[in-house]
Amino acid sequence: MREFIRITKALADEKRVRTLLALRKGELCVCQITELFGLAVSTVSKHLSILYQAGLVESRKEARWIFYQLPGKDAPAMVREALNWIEKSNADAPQVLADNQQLKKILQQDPAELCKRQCKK
Amino acid sequence: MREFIRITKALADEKRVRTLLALRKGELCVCQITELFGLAVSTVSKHLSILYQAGLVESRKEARWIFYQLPGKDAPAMVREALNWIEKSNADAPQVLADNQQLKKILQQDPAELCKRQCKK
DNA sequence: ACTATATTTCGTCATTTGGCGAAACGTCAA
DNA sequence: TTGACGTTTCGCCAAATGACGAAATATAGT
Repeated sequence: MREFIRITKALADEKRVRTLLALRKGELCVCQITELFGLAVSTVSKHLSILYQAGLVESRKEARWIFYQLPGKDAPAMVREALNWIEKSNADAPQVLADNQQLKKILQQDPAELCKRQCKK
Repeated sequence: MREFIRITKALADEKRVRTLLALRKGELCVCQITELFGLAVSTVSKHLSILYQAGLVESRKEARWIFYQLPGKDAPAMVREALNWIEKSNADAPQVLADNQQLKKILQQDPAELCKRQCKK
């Protein structure tokens, strides 16, 4: 139950839900998500921490970057079903489509360049 | 999307999730739920209002009472799937089993008597 | 009409939450 | 080892949230 509530609390924020939907396109680093939403880096980091503690994302370290991604098939049923529900309920929401467009542009850029710009702000 | 977030916010509270699970046993009035959780009547009323606005419960008026119940088959897919997810994820949680026990005792009592006691507090 | 009663609304309070920037941390490249 | 850089942690603030009791609302019975 406590675990379930941790998940629902993680989902009770628009930015976090949009992050999960964005991650369908593949793993992203903090800076890329920051660019997508126009939030402060520290804010995005905290959002990801909340998603992580709920088991809704996994992370992979590569050099200086930490890439976040959706959990694999081995994730608990509770998590898998939550992600399915999110997907089904929002796949064609205007906001999500707009995010996908924006994300396409972000993915075309060199991650290193992108992050450098973010950190200067 | 806004509708979806309204649902996730409604689910991001333990009492509200437990309320939905309790309603599987059939419709309940505010006083019965108040008795179940030991909260103030006004608090329970607000919780129910939040669930109602998210479309997660329906209500039926009978005399002085308002009975809340889970939505029927005609509910939006988003809502039905949310309720299925809650059910699957929590059906055998200790807290839920305990609530079911307590609920059994509450349902055996005369609703009028129960409510009278609640209102005196 | 008056009273009792079931629920909602209002005002208040303490806690949590989402946001930010600055500082700390860890890792790579000179 | 020094500096650059990506991320996290910390401290702070404003807004939202969950809780309560009191007042307001609506309905049934006398």
